[in-house]
Amino acid sequence: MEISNAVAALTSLAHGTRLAVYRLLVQVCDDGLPAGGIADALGVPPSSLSHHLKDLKHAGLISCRRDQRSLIYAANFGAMNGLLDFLLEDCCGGHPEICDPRAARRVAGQQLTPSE
Amino acid sequence: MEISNAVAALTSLAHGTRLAVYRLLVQVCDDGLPAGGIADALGVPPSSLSHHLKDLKHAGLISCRRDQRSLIYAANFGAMNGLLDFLLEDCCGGHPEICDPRAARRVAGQQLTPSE
DNA sequence: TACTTATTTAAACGATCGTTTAATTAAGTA
DNA sequence: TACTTAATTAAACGATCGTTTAAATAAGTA
Repeated sequence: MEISNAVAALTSLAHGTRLAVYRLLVQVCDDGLPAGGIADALGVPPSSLSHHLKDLKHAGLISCRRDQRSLIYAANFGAMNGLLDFLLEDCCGGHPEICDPRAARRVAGQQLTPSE
Repeated sequence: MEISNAVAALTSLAHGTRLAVYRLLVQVCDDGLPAGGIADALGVPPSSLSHHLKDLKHAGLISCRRDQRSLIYAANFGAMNGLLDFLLEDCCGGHPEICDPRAARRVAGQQLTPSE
């Protein structure tokens, strides 16, 4: 991951509405939610929400699929894993016995492998 | 954690220079680095760096101690743990077998306990 | 086609952020 | 005290971000 990608992801999460959207999508996992459902749940005007969804999507944190007239948004857990890997890279470098960042690096749907 | 605290932490990390500072401090762990050492390592003017350090400190992500004339900054891993807890709270709610966020919640110096 | 629902896009304006230069505080030394 | 090193603070200006209103696109239905 390039630092610019990480900054984009963090910038996207660094906003009250977008953070609430992301956490909501984390909670509903793969089912996702339609834009209108998110707007209702959070009390955000559709236009404003749409801008924020576009931002989160552009940062790679969420993705969407169409279902009839609705666009269903869902969290992209791989992006969060990549971000955590980047944030904690070489944590306490040279002293892995003090700080094992491995435990912090995998989220939803990805298993730690013995070789790691 | 309140959403405003999480936004403050994420906003603080959502900047090229501050993110580079944070990652550098993660890598040196508890030893920390003096402000001047960080400025040299990253090629950032002292005044600019000072503003960013103040921001990271205010967000709780780093702390500092004085050693002679130098101020030594170090990452505050507890803050990152709190942020990850908040981000992934109730991940895939109701389906813990699909997504066990526990593995993503603890960093440096904190052990998972059997009861969690 | 005309209508409705779902959502996005465009444009504009106010608010916030980030950098720089210059001045200041803090600590140690001659 | 005067000087040096380390770092912060103040002020200002340009750049970026976020919201709103209004218009437009997309999909389904009568």
